[in-house]
Amino acid sequence: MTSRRPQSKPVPTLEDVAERARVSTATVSRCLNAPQRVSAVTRARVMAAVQELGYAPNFGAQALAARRTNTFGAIIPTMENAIFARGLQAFQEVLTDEGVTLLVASSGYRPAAEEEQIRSLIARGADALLLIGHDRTAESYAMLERRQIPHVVTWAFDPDAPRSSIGFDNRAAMATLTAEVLDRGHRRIAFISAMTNGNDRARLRVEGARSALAARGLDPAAMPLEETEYSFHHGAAAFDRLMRQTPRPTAVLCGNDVLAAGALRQAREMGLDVPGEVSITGFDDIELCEIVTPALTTVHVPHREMGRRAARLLLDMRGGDSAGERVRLEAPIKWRDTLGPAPA
Amino acid sequence: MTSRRPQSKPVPTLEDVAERARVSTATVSRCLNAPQRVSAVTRARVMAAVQELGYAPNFGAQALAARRTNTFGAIIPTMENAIFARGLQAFQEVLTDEGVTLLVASSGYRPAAEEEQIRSLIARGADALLLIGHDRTAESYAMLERRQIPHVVTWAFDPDAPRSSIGFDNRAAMATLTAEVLDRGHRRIAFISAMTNGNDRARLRVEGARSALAARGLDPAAMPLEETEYSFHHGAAAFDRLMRQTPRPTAVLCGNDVLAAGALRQAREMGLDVPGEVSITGFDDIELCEIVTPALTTVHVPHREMGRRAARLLLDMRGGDSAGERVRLEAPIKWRDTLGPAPA
DNA sequence: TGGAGAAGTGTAAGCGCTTACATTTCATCC
DNA sequence: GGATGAAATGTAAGCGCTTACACTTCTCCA
Repeated sequence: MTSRRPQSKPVPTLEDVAERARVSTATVSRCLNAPQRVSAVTRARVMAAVQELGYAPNFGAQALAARRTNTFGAIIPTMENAIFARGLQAFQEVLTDEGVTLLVASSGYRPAAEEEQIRSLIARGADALLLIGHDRTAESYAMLERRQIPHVVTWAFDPDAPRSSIGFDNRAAMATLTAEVLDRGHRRIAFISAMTNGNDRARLRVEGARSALAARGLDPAAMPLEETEYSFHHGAAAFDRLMRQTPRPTAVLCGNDVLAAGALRQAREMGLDVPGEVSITGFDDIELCEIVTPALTTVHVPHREMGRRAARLLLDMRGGDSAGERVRLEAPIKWRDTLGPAPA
Repeated sequence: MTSRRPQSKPVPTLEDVAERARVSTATVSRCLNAPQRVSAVTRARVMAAVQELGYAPNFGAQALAARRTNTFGAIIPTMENAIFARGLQAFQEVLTDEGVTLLVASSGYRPAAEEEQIRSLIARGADALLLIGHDRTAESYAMLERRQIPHVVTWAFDPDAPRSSIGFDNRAAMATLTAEVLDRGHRRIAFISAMTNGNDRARLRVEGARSALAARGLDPAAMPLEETEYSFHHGAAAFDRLMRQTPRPTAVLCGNDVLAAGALRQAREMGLDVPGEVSITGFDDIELCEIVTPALTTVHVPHREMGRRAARLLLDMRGGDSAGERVRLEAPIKWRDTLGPAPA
């Protein structure tokens, strides 16, 4: 699968501009990159030629010659859901202010695909990379190391991981929420999780719930667990399966808000009162939480702050002003209306 | 804002690999791009060197020398909402199958920013571009023309526009929906629109509603119109303003589902029964429609088909197998529960 | 066994830019 | 008016790759 750009209207090059403006290519280059170093008259002539020809620099050639791209990359698991959107938006805002272009790729939660994307972004000269979570192939990290590409892991915090990250403790957050659920008298607690394979956030959230159960002397292995794909409908289906069990769970913890919204919908479908007959909780605190009825009690993830700080950190690392750092942000419970006391 | 890659661990080049494998750079290049043209023993040696060095080709240099990138670009107005996600996903799936990488940029609904993104993607050597809607600067189109970059406009269909597009008729779809609303006896109809500046889809949807009113002898200018930003909360606020009017509208048409979800929420807040006291409709048919209560009656946009077909068209255009085409997809009404008869 | 053709490999010329360094131009001052 | 240095501009050497073309080995058959 290769192709050539049609040759009919040749793309103008620096040389074409130079010729038309009757200057050298060096002068044109300076006009574009350091205008103050060129006299006003020459500059005007060059700019006119640029306009007339519709010249735009060839990025590859530019990167090759200048060894810099002013481009950062971000690889997110999916664009389908809004989870990463807000954080990425904040990330991009900071970069735009600094004149850096952001390239976004999505891996579909597949580590192999992600490795390929990392390779591709590095080859494209990305100066730095934003990553989600710690789970990825060893080769991915090896590439990053070899090339010395500044990178930061977000949406997760692991003090033991040997790399920069700006995130929150998924396990602790879910443990805290679970403890609150237990405090309200619930004992039959079930969990709907996203696929945990290659997804440390999902895995840690499950672990968090289990550890909270264990801390109260309950058997973590007895907690019914549905692991399912990331969608509203899958969440509903999983909830349905869970509620067919006897005895029925009185609280269903969900690994993320989308699954929780699905569960909520299914509860309504089944005529179950939330939180009267069954409590449901989410994780992420995306806009969706306020849209559903009743509004979803969830764990608030500091999306925007995470995005902003990741951008600044990467900018500093690129500039040599930072060797990287590890920041643990808070992910507090966001109280709304879907968690109530266990039914009598 | 410039920087250099730290020089401590120099990035391996083709030449380093060649040296290590004791062959010429040409052979290494062939190993990577046309393995069958190299003997098995040599290939093994080269591949081993590639591994050991962690070599990855420099994209810029490659593009420069080969004049091809196998990269398509897409510029969407926003990533914040899910409207474009599904279509883009389908687009990407087709491209991935064909070995093409997708670069996504978002313009924040600002034509100037979009022009910049187009320039950037072209400079990066994008072989083809996916665009949303027809509204953009003349310079944007001029660049595309000059460089002969295959491009296709989606999410809109305009038979008169001089370019390829795969979309649907925003105006006609909204007119059809409005006619249905009128058929149910509604006469006091209001509209909540997204900002129409630089957004032809939004503008055409408003026009569609007005034309349906005019077709029934009603005064289109009398229709209350709230133009607001694209968010759930803005939708709620706009609905609130609309409902303070006397007499109150009995139906509120929304330019998209997110605004409609906001309206719906505000209606609940105000204790208004939907669709008993007021009907609300959306546009786009994103997942959200089934999440809200009651489920939203809306216009179904064929996201995935649009994405898939756009990908195929662009692939064909790049390969010279197509000079482009104009396809009008259907955008039928999706009946759910928020549109009812006008209250007596 | 020699020679033709295929297969494998090397040589070197760019691709379009940036930038160190060399050169020219020009204002300024004595 | 000529010397002086700053400002403006030009020259040319790469950046890391692909590929046309040339060259060297094989293979195989008459």
